[in-house]
Amino acid sequence: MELADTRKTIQKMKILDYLKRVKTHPTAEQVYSAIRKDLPTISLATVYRNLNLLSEQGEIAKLEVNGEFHFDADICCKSHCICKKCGKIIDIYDKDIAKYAMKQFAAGKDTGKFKPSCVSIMFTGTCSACR
Amino acid sequence: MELADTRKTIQKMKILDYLKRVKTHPTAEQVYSAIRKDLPTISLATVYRNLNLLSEQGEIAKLEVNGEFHFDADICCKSHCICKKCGKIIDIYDKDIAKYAMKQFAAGKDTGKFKPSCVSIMFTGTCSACR
DNA sequence: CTTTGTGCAAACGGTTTGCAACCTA
DNA sequence: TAGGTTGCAAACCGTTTGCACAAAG
Repeated sequence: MELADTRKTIQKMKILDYLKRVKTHPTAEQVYSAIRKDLPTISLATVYRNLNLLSEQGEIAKLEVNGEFHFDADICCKSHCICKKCGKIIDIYDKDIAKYAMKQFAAGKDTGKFKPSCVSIMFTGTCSACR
Repeated sequence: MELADTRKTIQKMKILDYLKRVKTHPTAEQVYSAIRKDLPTISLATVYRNLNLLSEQGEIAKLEVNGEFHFDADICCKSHCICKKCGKIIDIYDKDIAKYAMKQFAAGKDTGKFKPSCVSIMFTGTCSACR
């Protein structure tokens, strides 16, 4: 009763598929308009429900940027850069930063207060196009 | 004409004052209901406007957690832990993590793509009270 | 006296939810 | 066939905005 069985619907598959194919970090709205070309009857609510489901299950990552959520099927240990001008999100494939952060946390004096399961590293600044 | 002179209003002072006194990371709504006791006629819109102003001026920090913004007058170089159960935000006073992240970024191959001005490190997990 | 800031209320926009029909297992 | 899932539309809720008035410099 605790963990509900989750079904493989066309909608869910297409959403996950799309996210895996794309290299950006789309919002629900963006996923919706992309999926719509394949599946014109899909609703935005379904997109939201599946994105939330998938992120709860750890299949995808959910990033919070400028008041909206972005989704990413690439859940490997990476960092993100957010351009404060245009809002673009750029991936940084450096696992060492997250690794160092976790190690440093474990070495600190706050170990009792909190048990981290993951770290998110976000750089804020300006992308080359906006400079 | 570029930078408008920003005036010292009672509302702004009280908001900044409150944020400096408190050790939590209140939302606009929370700041509003706290300030209201001192200044019963203040409006929520004014709280929002001042919080945004102050954060644009770099006086306070703005964190995005679970679909809402939290504010913090302590803008020193620290990290945050977010409890995924209760949403509590805990400070980690370790400057080395951010320092390492910046150094690592500068050493990487993405230096041309992006110019970071700051990093935000957020640990996600469970706080001791929720465990 | 000029110009920014305030309070109010309405608008906004991303996200969630209730419900009946639908489809997966 | 049972119960998760969908589509639709309405509700939600944190945040922003337009406007007339108040207050800072």
